[in-house]
Amino acid sequence: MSPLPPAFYDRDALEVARDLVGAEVAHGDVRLRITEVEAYRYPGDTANHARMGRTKRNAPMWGAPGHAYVYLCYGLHHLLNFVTGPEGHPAVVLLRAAEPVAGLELVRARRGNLSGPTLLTGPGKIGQALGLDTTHSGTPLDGPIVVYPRIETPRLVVGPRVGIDYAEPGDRDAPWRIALAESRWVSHPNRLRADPSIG
DNA sequence: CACAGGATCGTT
DNA sequence: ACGATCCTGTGT
Repeated sequence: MSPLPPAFYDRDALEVARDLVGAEVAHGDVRLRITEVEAYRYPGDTANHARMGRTKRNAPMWGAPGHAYVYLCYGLHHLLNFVTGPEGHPAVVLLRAAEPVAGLELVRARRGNLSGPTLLTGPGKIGQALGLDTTHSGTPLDGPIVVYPRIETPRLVVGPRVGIDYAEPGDRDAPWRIALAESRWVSHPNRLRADPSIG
């Protein structure tokens, strides 16, 4: 199976987000199935890190699609994003939850030998499980971080994004968090509802 | 140089 | 509900 090509990411972040649920991300011996993501769009999204303009930290967001944007959150957690849209368009998809596919022993060692969904339900846990840090920011998604396409189209659930109370109400409430329906490997599952674009 | 504020997590 | 923990961005 070959990695998703840059053209996959060269679309609106919300479309890319929907197509990333069920895909797999790998780094080293660890491979995870993506179960939950969030889209940070542009322009006009007041939750987006790009809202304050280009800085040294968020510069990869302005780069070519199909690259990683990794940043340190609260001084503790490394959050993994994928850059979307054409070059110069700072929109991304944040990975929020996953389930293990390979490298479970290493994941458990990195995550304190936990088991079950608490192992990987949360964006900080993804970065920790994959062994990421800010040196991975700006690297292309054909290595060392690699993303593989999903096989089947899954049922999705949607809801507002998490932890963005600073954003304007319209952006706070936008259902731009996308998750795998009926999966236990999802953060804040009670805040998700059926995907309105189905049926 | 000083300060305030995080796209979180785990415990209380 | 709260503290950890530190980098980033801004202002002086």
